[in-house]
Amino acid sequence: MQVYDTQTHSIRPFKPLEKGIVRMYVCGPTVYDNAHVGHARSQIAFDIIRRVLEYFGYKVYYVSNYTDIDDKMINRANEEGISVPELAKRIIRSVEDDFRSLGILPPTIRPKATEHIDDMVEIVKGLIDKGYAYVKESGVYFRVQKFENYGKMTNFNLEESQSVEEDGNPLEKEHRADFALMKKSKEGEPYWETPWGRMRPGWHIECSAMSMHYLGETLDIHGGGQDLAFPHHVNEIAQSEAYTGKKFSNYFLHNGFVTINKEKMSKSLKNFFTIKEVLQRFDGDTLRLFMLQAHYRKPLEYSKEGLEEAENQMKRFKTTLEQLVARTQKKGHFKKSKALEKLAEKGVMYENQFAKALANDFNTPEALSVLHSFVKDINNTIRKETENDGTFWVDISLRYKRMLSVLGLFEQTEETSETFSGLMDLLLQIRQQARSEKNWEMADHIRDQLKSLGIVLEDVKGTTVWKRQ
RNA sequence: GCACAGGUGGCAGAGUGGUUCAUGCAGCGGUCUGCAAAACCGCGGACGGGGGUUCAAUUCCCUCCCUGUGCUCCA
Repeated sequence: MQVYDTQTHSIRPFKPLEKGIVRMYVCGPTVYDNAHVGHARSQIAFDIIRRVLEYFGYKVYYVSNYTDIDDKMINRANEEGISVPELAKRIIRSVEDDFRSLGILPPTIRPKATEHIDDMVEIVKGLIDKGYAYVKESGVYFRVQKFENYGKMTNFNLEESQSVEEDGNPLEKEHRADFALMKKSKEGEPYWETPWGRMRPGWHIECSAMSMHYLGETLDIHGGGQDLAFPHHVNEIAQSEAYTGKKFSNYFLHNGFVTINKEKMSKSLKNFFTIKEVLQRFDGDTLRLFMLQAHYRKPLEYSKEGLEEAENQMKRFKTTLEQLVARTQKKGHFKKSKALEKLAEKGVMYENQFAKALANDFNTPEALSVLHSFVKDINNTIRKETENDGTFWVDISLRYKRMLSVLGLFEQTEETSETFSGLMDLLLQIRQQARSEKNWEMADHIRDQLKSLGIVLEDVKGTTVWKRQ
């Protein structure tokens, strides 16, 4: 397979350091406020990447963090009159609910910055010893000019950059691009005892510490939103490589933004929708499918219309899934069916195309188009074949389900109790009896009543499928 | 200003040096069905402007225009 690497600005073959194993680290959100659709995109993008890697047989160690200490955390906690840990706890619970609704598999580990202060202190010590960092009254800083190729990944130029000059350099930094590894904590702020006094960590050091702690000195994949490339990832590279003398990550993957009216959705522009707001109107699978319609690196324009379209597609996939499941349970003749054999063969071809699309830098739009073609063939066969025994459908059904699961769709099927499905079977039998007697009133009455209970019936070629709305 | 992305049919959005120029939604015309829902079949329609390379460019090169993003906290 091949992936786009921000470090080389090109697509290149993917080779993990250790055969069959992928070590992946993705920067997670700062937990000071509820997650919005932009966060959802990032989480979904890397969830898909993880699933695709697993689909291709890799063992994936996936670490994604929560930033639970920084300026925004402190400010927000002060505003609300609660402690930083209290705020973190509440928001983490909230975003984890969101992520679960979106079908995001839990990473192997979800560490928090505050759990790894010791690791950070270790790294900062090492950087000071090697001359890459210096201590000032206001904190400990990374000496950017000492690190060769600083900012190479994003073509950042130390001299030409137009970064805003700070008034009189109150932080006493040697160079305006130097960044804080540790910040002196002010009165009333959270702090940790360090060799340099009472400090709290700067933003970038946490990811170096956590990724190194769990995944080692060199990662296979480091990911995050495009907005993290500079300065966050550039700084991570600088401090990590200065510390270890080794390559920090062999691949850097960055997902594109969610936009509104072509502009980036962001907290500062106040043009965002929270995941919770979207989930009031659309379900998690719909939002996920909406995200998959665009390639993960490209901008994705958020709109109600786009979500409605995704909802239609979602229903199409779901209807076929339910029809298929109903077929596999059907008892019929064990006659050999040409059409079904052919469909099974095509299924193999479709899955190959599907895999090929995903192997090419996780091209989900193309994978979806293959899936649509498969669905069309399945539906075509369903309307022709009525009497086959369910066993003939098993292979096709399994393949279809496997493809959906690589995309993380329809994994949160509501549990249906034995009693409930037994009752449904009975009800459908009674209705079928009524239909065969041309008692349409009774048949329609059952269908209407079920609909008002949120259960939809569909009669297709002698098989009635029920589903929750 | 510097850097980086991108400009494809009514909309969303892949892809490719050339043959039937994905896929979905919407539109139009059919089919199936007791009805409903779902589904199926068919149709039209596109590659920002200019120049170049080539037998042939939407696809490669140059240039211009436009949009967005980063250079400050941000997924």
